[in-house]
Amino acid sequence: MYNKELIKGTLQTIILKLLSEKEKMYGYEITQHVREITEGKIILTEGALYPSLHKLEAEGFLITEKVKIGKRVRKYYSLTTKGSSSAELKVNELVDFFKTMKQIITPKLSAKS
Amino acid sequence: MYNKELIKGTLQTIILKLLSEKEKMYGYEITQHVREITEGKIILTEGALYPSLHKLEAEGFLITEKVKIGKRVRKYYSLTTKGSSSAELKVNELVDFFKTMKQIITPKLSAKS
DNA sequence: CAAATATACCTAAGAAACTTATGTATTAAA
DNA sequence: TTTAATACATAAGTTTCTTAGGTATATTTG
Repeated sequence: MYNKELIKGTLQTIILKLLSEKEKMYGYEITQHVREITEGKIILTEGALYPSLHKLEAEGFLITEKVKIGKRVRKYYSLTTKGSSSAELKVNELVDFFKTMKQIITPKLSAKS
Repeated sequence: MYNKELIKGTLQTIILKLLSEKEKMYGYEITQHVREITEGKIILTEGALYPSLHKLEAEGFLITEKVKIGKRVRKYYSLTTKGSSSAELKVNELVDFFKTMKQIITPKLSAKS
């Protein structure tokens, strides 16, 4: 697992991006999905995920739909139009940030007169 | 400028990496250097930088050396052995984190049966 | 030469986004 | 039947920033 600080600020982007690919997902599913595709390198804690989902919903990026599975209620999230635009923006921003950071952390080939 | 949250958790890595390349630097110099190589995309605020430098020093990653420039005292920071190892570790961790994040945020080419 | 800007250090209050811990409840596996 | 997995949620505490100040010297510019 990575330095916990690194994940900060990327959680919303992760959520929005996953939902832009999968139509609708519920919280627990998101944690499992991320765990799988990152081979356990990124584990989303529920204490971080749920408040983040609620916030995105409150801000109009997500809408919810409750589905009864037996006696349990599962809460599916999906993107609004606003959420869809935001997903794209945030992913682009993140990719660009990574590029910029690499300018700092990877050795430069440039001239050293 | 990027979402301020993104920078979080990367500041220590930036500091350590720069010092692993430049032998010694002072705080203000670090802010200017980062501003230049990122073309203004990343601006380190002094309110974040100085406490971070102090912390790294307190933890034994950096040592300081005061140099008088006219009537002003400039405080140069350089890596300890511990700081040097840490620089490498943290950079590797960050690069690896970026790779893992890209698995999430970039479209996969993988089979969709 | 006076005023503004740049250089150079610093700290403190507050905000944001986490972690850790806890709670509830159903369902499946051992 | 007990444990683990599924599935939701909140709350206190921590960390790391941002924002906003403060001090002082040096340089540029009108």
